[in-house]
Amino acid sequence: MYTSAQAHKYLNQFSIKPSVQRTAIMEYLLSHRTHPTIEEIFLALSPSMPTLSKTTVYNTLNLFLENRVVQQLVIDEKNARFDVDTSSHAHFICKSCGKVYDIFNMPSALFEFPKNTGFSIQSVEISYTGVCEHCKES
Amino acid sequence: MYTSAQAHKYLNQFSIKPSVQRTAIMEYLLSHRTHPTIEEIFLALSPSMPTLSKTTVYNTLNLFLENRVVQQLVIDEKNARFDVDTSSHAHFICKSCGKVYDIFNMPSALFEFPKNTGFSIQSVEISYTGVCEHCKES
DNA sequence: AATCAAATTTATAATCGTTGCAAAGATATA
DNA sequence: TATATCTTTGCAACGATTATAAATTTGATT
Repeated sequence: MYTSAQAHKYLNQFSIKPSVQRTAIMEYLLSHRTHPTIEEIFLALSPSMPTLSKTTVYNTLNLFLENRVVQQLVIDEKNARFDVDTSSHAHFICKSCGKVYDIFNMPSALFEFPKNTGFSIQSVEISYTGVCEHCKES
Repeated sequence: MYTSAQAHKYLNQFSIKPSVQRTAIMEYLLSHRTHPTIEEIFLALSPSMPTLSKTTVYNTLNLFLENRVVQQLVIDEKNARFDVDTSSHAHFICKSCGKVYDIFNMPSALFEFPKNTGFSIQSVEISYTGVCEHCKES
């Protein structure tokens, strides 16, 4: 779990002015590495921040994206998902419950960009789909 | 380019009743391997099939998905994209023009599923993002 | 502390891709 | 031809996201 002071510092590193809302959202992202959707972030913070607007959550995440504070995952057809961990790792989405899991410890070769494609490649995303352990049982 | 007779045969292989609309859509997909969106398919077929409904295109693509005739790409945040080539290959999306390109000839190891994850993995998607040659120039 | 400009947040409306639904049309079988 | 089933169609509804403009907060200046 992260404190709001830590979130504050984190934003400073990216030269983002740490408003109350931005700091709360940053703290949430640092503390909940579940690749949350906008809706999930909004619902989690609303109780303790009743005036928070969903538009602010959208605006803030777009600001974070522009400044490379977070990474947007394009693994879920329904919603945008966000990840504070911008290092090379893969993801798995469960078709049954919709949860997105990290898969670490993949060979680093997987994340290298192919050569001589003619494209200027800037990022890779490796996404697995299937059923998670919990959903398999039920 | 494929003929409607070939599209007809193709659908038969998947035990899908080849209506006029389904055959036309199948023929389009076989002939245009550009990972088209629903909109693109609809706009392409509309002129020669004025009664075609966009809902039919949606219904048909969902039918094709259920029967594994096509693969849905989750590389484009904006629209669903479809690929008749269901073999293992990677994709590249240009942030500038939005076009989705195939990247073939990737080492097959890239498409192997990681072991001991606890998940029942059923598919992988490898997506690169950047700028294509054509957009780099302009 | 009061003022003022700029930045940020907010609520609401608008947009757009997708799905739900019920009616109309087509197809196949008896 | 009659009937049941499948397919297509048009329109309404939905949900995620963005646009917009007003309200609020912040920070600097006096």
